[in-house]
Amino acid sequence: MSAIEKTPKDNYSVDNKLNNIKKVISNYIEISEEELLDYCSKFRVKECKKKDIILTEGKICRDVFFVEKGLLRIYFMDSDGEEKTFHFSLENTFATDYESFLTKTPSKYSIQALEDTTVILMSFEMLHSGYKTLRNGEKLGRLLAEEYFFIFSDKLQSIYTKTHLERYNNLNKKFPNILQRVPQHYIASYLNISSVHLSRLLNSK
Amino acid sequence: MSAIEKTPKDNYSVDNKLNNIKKVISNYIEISEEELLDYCSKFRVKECKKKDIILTEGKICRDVFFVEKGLLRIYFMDSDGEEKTFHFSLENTFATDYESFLTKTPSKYSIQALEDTTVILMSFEMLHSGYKTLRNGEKLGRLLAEEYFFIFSDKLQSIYTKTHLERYNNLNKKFPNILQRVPQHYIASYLNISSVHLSRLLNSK
DNA sequence: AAGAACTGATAACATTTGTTATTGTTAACC
DNA sequence: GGTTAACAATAACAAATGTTATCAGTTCTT
Repeated sequence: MSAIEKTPKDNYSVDNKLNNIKKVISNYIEISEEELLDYCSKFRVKECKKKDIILTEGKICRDVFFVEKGLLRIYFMDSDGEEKTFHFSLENTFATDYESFLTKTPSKYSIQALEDTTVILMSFEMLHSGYKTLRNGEKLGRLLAEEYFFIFSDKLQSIYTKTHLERYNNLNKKFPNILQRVPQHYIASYLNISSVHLSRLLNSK
Repeated sequence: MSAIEKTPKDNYSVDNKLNNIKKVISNYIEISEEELLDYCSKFRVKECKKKDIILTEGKICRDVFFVEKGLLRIYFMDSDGEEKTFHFSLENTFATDYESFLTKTPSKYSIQALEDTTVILMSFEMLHSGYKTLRNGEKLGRLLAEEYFFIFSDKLQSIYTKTHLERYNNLNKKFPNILQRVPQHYIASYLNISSVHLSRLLNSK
């Protein structure tokens, strides 16, 4: 709530970028102001320009990314070498290849900034040290994992049960304002249909 | 390895059904014979006839099911009221609506036995007591969660990147012998295509 | 400011996939 | 053993979706 005035002066510019992640973490678990400041001081901050790629398919994903400001796109290649957009990550959400991150195997996904974006990097080591040192560290880890699981679960459910148009219309709920911020062909790719087909669905009748 | 001769006589018939789950657990974590016997003695065993439904959509999923013998089918309804087969669960694997199980919300899935099946029931309370009492309990919980996560992740990845036929051919790897054990229209449903279309894919040229 | 790249709509056509119905076969039931 | 139900293949047709190409408006780059 009132973290800003306690910001150490020698770290001002970085700490200034951590407001949102602090709120999100203290939303997840009960955590003291001190613990929070100490924990978050370890995170690295990365400023990305639009189109920058912060994770490349094939590399091991070393971090969980938190979007402090901006917008990320998680995608991979299909068998024809076409990019498929798998997920979007808005402000105050996490993005990662969780499987690669956990198992230290090559990532299947790439992650790209669709706008100028401020990303907080939470490395495997930092997260796990938090699991130990924070009073509710393990809980934080579990909640992170479960949230990621629910995203996947939801996505699968909707693929099996909803029409393309229903899924399009649900995007506003999942990703507020995404339709204004992202080119339509990325949305089509996310829905796993061609951009031409999406345009037809939206404009016919 | 040599658990059978230690089986208490007053519990023989039940304990006899727990061979596989013991192997799987001791595969996941380091656990002593004593811990294992004690932990597993709490599980309930359920014998299901072919077509029995062991979880009904809308009910809260109270257990993780372990298939000791037989075969389960996890499915749900689409918006047209048609059943969609979401997953199969063979011997030595787990089945549950993990979201319902974790959050105690109504299940989106139903689970049905496709053959006469022996199921081990692991309730929320039993699992969580194991997280505390077993030396490597937390690890067991995490591995269970992660395995479930990987199944979802894989499935999504293949939906986005593979053709129907490729996904069909991969079934042998994911579910050994599934094509011999399950009617083809359930397979089609799993692939999210009509049974007619699958038949065409398999027989044309 | 000019050119290039990006974007979204649209048309024409091809391909994929779904729907319905029919049939022969096998499996389940009484 | 005979009836019914379940299953898979097939055909004919309809609907959904992909592909390619064109065009006009916008945005980006220099």
